[in-house]
Amino acid sequence: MPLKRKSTFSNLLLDPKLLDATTTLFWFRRDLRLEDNVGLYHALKENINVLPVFLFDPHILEKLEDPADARVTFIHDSLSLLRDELKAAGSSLLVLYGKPEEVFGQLSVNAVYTNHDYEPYGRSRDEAVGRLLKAKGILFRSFKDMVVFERSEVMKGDGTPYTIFTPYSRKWKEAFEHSIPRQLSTKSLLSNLKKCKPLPFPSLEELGFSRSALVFPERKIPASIIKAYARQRDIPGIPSTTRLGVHLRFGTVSIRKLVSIARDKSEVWLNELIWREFYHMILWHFPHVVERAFKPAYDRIPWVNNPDEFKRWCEGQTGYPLVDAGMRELNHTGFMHNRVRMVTASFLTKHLLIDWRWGEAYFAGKLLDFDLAANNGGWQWAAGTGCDAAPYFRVFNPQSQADKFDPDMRYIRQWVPELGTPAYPKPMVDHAFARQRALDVYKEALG
DNA sequence: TGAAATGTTGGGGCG
DNA sequence: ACGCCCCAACATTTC
Repeated sequence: MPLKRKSTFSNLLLDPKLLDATTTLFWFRRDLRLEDNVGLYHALKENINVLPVFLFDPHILEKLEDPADARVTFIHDSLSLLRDELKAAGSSLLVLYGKPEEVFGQLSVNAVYTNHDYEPYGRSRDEAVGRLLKAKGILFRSFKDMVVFERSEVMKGDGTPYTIFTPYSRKWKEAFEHSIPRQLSTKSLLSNLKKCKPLPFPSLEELGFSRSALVFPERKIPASIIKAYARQRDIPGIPSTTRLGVHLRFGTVSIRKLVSIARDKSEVWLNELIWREFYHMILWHFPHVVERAFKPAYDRIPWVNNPDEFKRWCEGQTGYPLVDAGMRELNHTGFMHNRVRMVTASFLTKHLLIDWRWGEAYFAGKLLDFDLAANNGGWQWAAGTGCDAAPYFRVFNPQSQADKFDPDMRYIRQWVPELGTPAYPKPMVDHAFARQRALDVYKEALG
């Protein structure tokens, strides 16, 4: 039973002069920045009186269980910053609370500009809003912004989608060199924003939430980490990854900017950004991956799905230090180092034989940088059920992974300080046994 | 974007 | 000096 979240914030009794037929709205969603924002650029280029708007959507908010939800807090912080920037330009940010199909039904404006959202809910929402606006004679325009190449721009010679990463990435880079996307500066266009006094801005409490205690990663692009990325990215005990995931998730940095830096500074990091587009492309062409394995045969695996074992994994009490360190990092910070995501996912699916969808859902609830396509792709990769996935017989040994990537135990000691004392649990399952069981079960199911 | 099992090689101890 | 064995180190195969 989803809990009904009560918002006391209501600003739908709007000044009619604020929204009229001369006003164009730019609708922010997962693109919470002014610079190099494609939809905003076009809105400003082609219109005067552009008013940016953000809509808190109860369809989404009512499903959230934690009042101190970290992602809502992140959005709220980002909006606050946008509002300040817009105020400095003589304008403001219109923040609304309500169901999109109802809110846009009440507005009478010249046009609504936005950027594409590719997730299933976003797509159906935008179709509905688009239809509704069209019926009212309001222009609705949407742009590619959150990826360099979307679903069908990088395809095989025969016109079908790639399902293997390496050839996809080769073609992606070829296409990129052929036409490097321009970064669009909106600075000189900000005079086309609608002039207005600061508009009401809801507090988290008015939205029915409270502030999360989590610390969010910096928005800054870390040059030294990118420089050492190829060498250090697998070492969770040092700051070896950029932690820009959450900023890509909410569009507080531009993908074109990151890709242009990656191209010059680190091919290995560039590949990670291409993985993101690969999984977006896969999700579009093979939407069944949300519910089922990419490869149907893998839906026959008889998962054990023991709830008590799942709970131990969630809480970081498996008795395998690297697995536990990863889960505790996730629980405490909303982030987990990528190498450790692979190890924890392999442990859940292979050692415990728990359905990858359980792990996927747990990560979805905890990760600040959660992205449906990438999370699903990563889990199917680890479980061996995905396209271009690790073969099923590739079973990580959590101890040798720890020896290899956390040799001085910096990471493990940070998150599992009681290691070596009686307070730390014995391994919940024997590695050799679990490995053989996974091999037997997968082989039987796929045979 | 593994790990374990199995195979091969070569140096050194030793009869 | 030589062959035999052991085994570590590395390579290949298998899951």
